[in-house]
Amino acid sequence: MSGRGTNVQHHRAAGRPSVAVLSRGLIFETALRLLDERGENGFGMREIARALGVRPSALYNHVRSKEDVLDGIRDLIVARFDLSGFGVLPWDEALAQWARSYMGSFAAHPPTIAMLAVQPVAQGSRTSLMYEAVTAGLMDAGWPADRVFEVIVGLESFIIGSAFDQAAPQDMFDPSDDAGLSAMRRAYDAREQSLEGERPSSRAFERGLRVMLSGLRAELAQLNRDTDAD
Amino acid sequence: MSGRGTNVQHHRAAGRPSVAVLSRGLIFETALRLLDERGENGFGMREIARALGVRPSALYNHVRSKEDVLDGIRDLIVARFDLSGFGVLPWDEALAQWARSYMGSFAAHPPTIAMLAVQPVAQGSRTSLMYEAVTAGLMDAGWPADRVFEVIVGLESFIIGSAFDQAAPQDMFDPSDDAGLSAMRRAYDAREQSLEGERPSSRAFERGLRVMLSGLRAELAQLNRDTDAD
DNA sequence: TACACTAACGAACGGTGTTCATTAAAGAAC
DNA sequence: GTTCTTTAATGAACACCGTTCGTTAGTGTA
Repeated sequence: MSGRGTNVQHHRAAGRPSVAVLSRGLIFETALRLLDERGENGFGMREIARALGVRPSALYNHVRSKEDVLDGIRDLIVARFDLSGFGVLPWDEALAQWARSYMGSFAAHPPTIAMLAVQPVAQGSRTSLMYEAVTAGLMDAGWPADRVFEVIVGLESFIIGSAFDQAAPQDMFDPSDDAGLSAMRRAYDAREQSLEGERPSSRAFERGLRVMLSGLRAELAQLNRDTDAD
Repeated sequence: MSGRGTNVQHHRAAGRPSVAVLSRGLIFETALRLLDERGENGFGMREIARALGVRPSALYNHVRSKEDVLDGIRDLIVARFDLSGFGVLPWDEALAQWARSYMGSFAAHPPTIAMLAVQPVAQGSRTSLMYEAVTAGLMDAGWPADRVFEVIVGLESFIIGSAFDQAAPQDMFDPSDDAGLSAMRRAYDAREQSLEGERPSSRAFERGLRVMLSGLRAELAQLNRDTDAD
């Protein structure tokens, strides 16, 4: 009945508890679980506290703000990104591995995408270390410093957009009852049908990723040719 | 003293005013102006009402909710998208025109990007008509129905990401004081320097756009070849 | 044993979007 | 021209949110 930690039902008196009931990690994991289960609405400090059997104000002994919680959630997700290719595989394969794991990790937690795409990256977070690793990987592979940023941002934009699409295409634009939207209606249905159970937009993602990578390969080759010519 | 509409300072009695002081259009325009001036914070129903010389509850005679206001703002911005190329120019040039105007319209109103990228598109809005036009344009040019959606989503993802980047790169990830981020620091500085007053990331946008379009041209050519072979 | 520190509770605070009763003008019906 | 419905303003709430603060109690150190 008791000791599960997550669901102490009856009253706890004020004052420090004998056994620790909260930690940053526990708060982050609970928050992520709630976000997945209930979506962006119904996810707040009071809900997190309730799920942990605690009063809302208790959270603030471990966490500075809700934004801090969001940062913690992001780090949980970013921890699953695959950086192992950089320095080992060719840069384009490493980048593809990173992009796929990026996409997959966010797609596994749909409601986080919208929230995290908007939020600036916290300093000192695991997330900023991830960016550092990718940046360094590309520069070691010969990409000029003044282009690396744009390469990452461009690719990332595409990834986030795809994750958005994968998470909630029917919500984002559903031509359901709207009059005068025949082309969209047809395109929407045709796509729905041609997917046939395939994870939606993973196909579009693979195609787009290949297009972007081949473009980048061509650009780097061109840059190297220009450099050799000097 | 009176009748200016936008800034009636002193008390107005309850009851319907002799001259109309509010309309949906006026509310949307005011809201967009406030969003541009003060950013996402300091933009709320109370602020909009104050700017219009009106009590907050008065807005709800013209507008269903804050979300409704957001939808109105989106339509204001989307109205500036350039759809003129579809049916006139080759599909790829029409698409490029659309993409550039899309990017430019949002970049002109930075705080809107984050808010609108997240919000689903309202039914019956000018925005959904815009999507209809693009969809029809691509299908008329020979794109198969089951691919159009993914083409648009992929390109749009890239556009929104670029607009994000253009709006607030220094906020999104600033490697300022963080230790152990040498590669990012170098890339960040090199890019900053090489821009030299150029509108940030418009260069990255042009490059990325060209990459995606050439990829799409190749794909459509391949699709046509497959069809001819049958 | 004394004292600082940590971490819970519980009651607030200021802010938000929104609703509702009230009031008064506009416009339609007879 | 009077009456009635509709429209659109005010102003006072409501529920909810993230957050702060005073209080209480257990932990670890001098």
